[in-house]
Amino acid sequence: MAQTIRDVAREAGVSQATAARALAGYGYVAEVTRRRVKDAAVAIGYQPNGLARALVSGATKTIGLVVGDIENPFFATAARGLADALEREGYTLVLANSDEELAREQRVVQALRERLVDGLVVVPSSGDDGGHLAAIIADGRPVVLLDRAIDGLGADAVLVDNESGAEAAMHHLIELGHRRIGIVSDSPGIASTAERLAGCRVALEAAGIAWDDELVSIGGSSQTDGYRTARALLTSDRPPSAVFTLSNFMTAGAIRALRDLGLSMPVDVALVGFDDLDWTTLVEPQISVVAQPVSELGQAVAERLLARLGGDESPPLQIRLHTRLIIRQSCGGRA
Amino acid sequence: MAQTIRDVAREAGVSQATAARALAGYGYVAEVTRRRVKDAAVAIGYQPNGLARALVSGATKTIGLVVGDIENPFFATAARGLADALEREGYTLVLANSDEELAREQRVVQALRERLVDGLVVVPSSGDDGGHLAAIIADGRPVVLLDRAIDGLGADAVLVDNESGAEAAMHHLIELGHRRIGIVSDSPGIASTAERLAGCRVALEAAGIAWDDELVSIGGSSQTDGYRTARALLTSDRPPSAVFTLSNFMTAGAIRALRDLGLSMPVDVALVGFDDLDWTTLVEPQISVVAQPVSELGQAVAERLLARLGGDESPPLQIRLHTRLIIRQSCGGRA
DNA sequence: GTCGAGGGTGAGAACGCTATCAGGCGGGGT
DNA sequence: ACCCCGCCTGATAGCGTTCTCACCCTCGAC
Repeated sequence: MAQTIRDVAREAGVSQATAARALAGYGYVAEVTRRRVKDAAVAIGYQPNGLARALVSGATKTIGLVVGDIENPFFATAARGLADALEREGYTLVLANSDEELAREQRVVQALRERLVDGLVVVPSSGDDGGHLAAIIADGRPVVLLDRAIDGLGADAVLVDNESGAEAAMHHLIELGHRRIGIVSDSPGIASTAERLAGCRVALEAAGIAWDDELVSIGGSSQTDGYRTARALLTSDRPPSAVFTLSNFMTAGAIRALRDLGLSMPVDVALVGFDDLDWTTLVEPQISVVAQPVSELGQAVAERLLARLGGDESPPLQIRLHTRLIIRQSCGGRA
Repeated sequence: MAQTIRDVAREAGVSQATAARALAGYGYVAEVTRRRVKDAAVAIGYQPNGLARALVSGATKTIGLVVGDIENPFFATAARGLADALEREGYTLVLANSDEELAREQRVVQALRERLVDGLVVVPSSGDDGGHLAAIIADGRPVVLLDRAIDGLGADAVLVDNESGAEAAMHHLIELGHRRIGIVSDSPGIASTAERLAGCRVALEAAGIAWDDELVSIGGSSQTDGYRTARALLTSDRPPSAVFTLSNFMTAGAIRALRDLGLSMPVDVALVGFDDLDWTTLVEPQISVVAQPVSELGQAVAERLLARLGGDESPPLQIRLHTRLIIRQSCGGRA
């Protein structure tokens, strides 16, 4: 079916070794021979077998990417930034979804490991490793964490300043006079979420407002979860006057809850969300958000990974990119 | 670094061949020996080398996916449906973006080809092949087209009924009394777009309304293009009373154009869009759309691909999934 | 005229696996 | 006593590359 280097050699009337040299461009090959081999290769439609090459060279030029769900625009955008930067260096992305479940994450990481990816980018679903990532590192292959850190794992991590981002959002709402601010969160088992919650705490403390567990509703990662928890918050005995949602799905869920309850932004309830998506400026009123440099996140990950693949042996690095609070109409502040 | 089957064999005190049999489970191996080998494998942390396995077995258990841009929710959702169905059979997705450029598509297809993917799923950026896909097929590897067909290429294609979907949308607007309906389209070089335009034509002809080129604005695939062309349409001398947008990015662009021009739906302009996304029910008014079974599209592609990989030699199949017109508030019809 | 240097080439090992083949060993049938 | 067969094992041949090594040939230097 597919032609091998031997077929090229036969066609060109040289040995396999010479054909290989001519094609790969190492060692001595007479100029005439080189031409003859290259012509022969084109003539019979020779395609190098990347598998065989990878087996002997030890590099597949392939990077694994494990995200919760590629349908999440946050992951999709980061993936795109990553893919573009890696492609420039000849690497290809192998994609896997973890569904934010540790067991599934372990399975797909194992699959990627057997496929001998040169490196791995993971958005870890859990703050503690479970050893599957440590195993990859032990193989000597670089792992870079995206968006969420894992303590104690000797891996680079590229994150955003979740804490100060959340703090800024809460601070803004407090400055607007809100004292009872509802927080719609997904699981604090997700490292970035935990950091955002910590940022909320800092802002409240700074303003001398006591932390109130009743104002914090925690659920799963889906939009439905966001809807349910936001609705519970807003229909409680003493509902908040403002809501801060900690992820894009939470934000969408909260908006639906507000609409179903006949509450309007920002007069009835002020809203700020974490993560900026395209639709936040399509809805009315436009949503104030803590924007993350998502594509840059992917690029920075690629940069770290390429550095490691290039032999960088420095101690694990933790990079924090900056978030930016964007005031629109949903919170009642002025832009 | 990584352990080989020989290391396992040495540890278990057997030959490499026996260790291989015990691990892979073929041929005769005494039960005691099998146990000893498996224990040894666990003890030294043996991981099979998928590369070597693929080289000899001729199957990488890997499927290439080429989309325009994984950031497009349509592609992301289809990719997810595809990935899930393939993963169940032990396949992994290798992802590449074409940016809707033929040259780039050819490059990434070439890269995937060298990586010896067992099969390829492509959303072709152009209606005529250019030979790069034909080459894969000539290799004997199955190619399945997603969302867009290519005539004359011997490949399965899983599509939606673009023509009747668009026809239904136009028909609905016509029934609501609209005679001047603007069409915001991306390039008709994209096969699905061409089909949608054809559907528009059919509906207009059926209603005895003449096709008017001035009401059809064609641009690139991005949201910005959609904004620009929609705006041009709406600010013309004789603007349309209704607009049909042929893709999700066009829809978003048109909504922004309407807002910037101070026009409201559905009173000033009625709107129907092709492709349903999450945010279409977040905006006010909610957008009427031709919904596509996106995830099912990915699943159907996986099914075809697996059938081909399983040896199905039947002539190329073209599968059409059904779209569904969802009436919401943006077009002024009643749901 | 001989020798060395260097351009050019082919043979062949290695990567880690799958899979076939030849053979050893013990036991049951004749 | 012999043979055959069934169970088990080790040796070995690839898969298609990369790359080293040994060799040959030619030419210039002594």
